[in-house]
Amino acid sequence: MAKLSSIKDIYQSPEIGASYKVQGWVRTFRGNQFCALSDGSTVKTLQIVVDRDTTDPELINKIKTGAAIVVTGTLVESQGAGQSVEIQAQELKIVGESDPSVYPLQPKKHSLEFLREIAHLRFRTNTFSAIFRVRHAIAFSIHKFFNDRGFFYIHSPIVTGSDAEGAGEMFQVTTLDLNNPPKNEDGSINFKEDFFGKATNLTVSGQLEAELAALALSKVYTFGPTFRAENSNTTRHLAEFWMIEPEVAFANLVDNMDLAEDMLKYVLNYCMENCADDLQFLQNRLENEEKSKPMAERSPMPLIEKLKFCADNEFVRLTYTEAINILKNSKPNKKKKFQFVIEEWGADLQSEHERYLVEKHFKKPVILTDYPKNIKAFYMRLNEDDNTVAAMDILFPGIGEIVGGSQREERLDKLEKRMTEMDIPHEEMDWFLDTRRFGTCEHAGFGLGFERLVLFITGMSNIRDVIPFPRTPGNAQF
RNA sequence: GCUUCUUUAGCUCAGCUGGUUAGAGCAUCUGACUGUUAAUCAGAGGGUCCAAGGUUCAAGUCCUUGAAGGAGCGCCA
Repeated sequence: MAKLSSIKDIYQSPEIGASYKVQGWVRTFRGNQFCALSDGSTVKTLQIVVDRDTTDPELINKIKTGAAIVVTGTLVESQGAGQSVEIQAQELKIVGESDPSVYPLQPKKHSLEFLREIAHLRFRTNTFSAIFRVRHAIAFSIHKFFNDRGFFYIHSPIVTGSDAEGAGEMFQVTTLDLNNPPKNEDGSINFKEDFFGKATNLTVSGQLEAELAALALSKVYTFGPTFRAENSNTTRHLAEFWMIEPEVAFANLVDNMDLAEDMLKYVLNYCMENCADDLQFLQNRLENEEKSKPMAERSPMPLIEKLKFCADNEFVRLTYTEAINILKNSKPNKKKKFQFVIEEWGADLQSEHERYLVEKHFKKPVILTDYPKNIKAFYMRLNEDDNTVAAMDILFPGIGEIVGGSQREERLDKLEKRMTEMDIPHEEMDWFLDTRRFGTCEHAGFGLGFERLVLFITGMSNIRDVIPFPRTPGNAQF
């Protein structure tokens, strides 16, 4: 009796001579005899050998790229050089035909831009199936990391009534008739008649809600979609992206950095152990792609070596002030090669400065801390100098900012003073301030952009290629 | 939002200083071959040159506007 097996299982423990049933999609069919079958369980394909003499020619004629088939046959050692084992087909059924003259995926290389336009089919390519298997492994390992350390997964709301988070432009959520909205006497829209009885938006961050939970459950994290209506057109921004936001009570900035560094290294190690085939495939893809680029633009080390390097080395930790001094004395700054020359303390760092620190100066991941309070959010804890806040950003080579976090301001008076200075309405945030009124304590957390981590680990260069259906300005296809 | 580049066959691209009938590779189809690995060989089909307007005897080629896409910057994760 043939047992139904995934291609991954067959390669993991092949039983030569045993009868197998496999199902998947045809990648290529060579010489009317050799079918490369993929079922998505692994980046590898399984070779199905069809007997030309005993198989109905009409059936053979339907074995085309993209067709879904079910095959029963015997696993044998392959006579060919390209694979160790193969299935000698005894029974082959076409489940879903595919007409190659109109099927968009041809047995040839396609550009990532073209595949982005047919995102509903790009799962069927080696590259994208590898990316999404790795994406899954990253998500799973993040949950495992936190679970193993006693964190609780908090589901923060996606529709929010709070508009004071200040993390970015928000998408409004409404059921009002946009052509004829109810008005107040002064002509403004009357949101009391809206679904929730007030104006609501899609969340830009689950952090404030995570803080509420942390001040009771001690160690929590969120992992959910977030939405920013910013008109950002770059290779590392999405309007809809997934964010991981741990929050820990009785923790300071150093605890926070340790947690973030441990988590990133854990995920890197998990992927190297569990996605070796996919990472190897993605590494080869990257190498091929970079062959046509000048040496200076190529990756300094192969993908897997880069991941190992980041997992094995301490991240560099330095303060904003130290970073400014390094940048001020750097060659590109003195020679005015930077588009924005660093003149004095207090300037916001541009991506060219972050790239210089990470890729040229230290050549490893960098954690920058203690930024000027004026360029950071209201909830970050004010340092003793009254001038900087206990913030930290983790910068990765090729990606830039991957983590942004801070120790939170737990002192009610100092928090309210900051909110006043930054024009944040206190009434709106009363629920948040309650945590500081009752049983406040030191706490800290950070936000990790999930897709940026997937970008880094897969070696891809456009964030639109590491999420199944990217949402960007002017584009919400599928 | 700003800067810049691209748009020609299903895909990736070439097309010179504006000049006769629009080019290649791959893919597709037909045939041959058959233990292939980007299979091979022979042949065939396939074009609103992104759109609109303009300059010109003549526009794929030059100009204007628009659309779509890429890259960089800003905002950030």
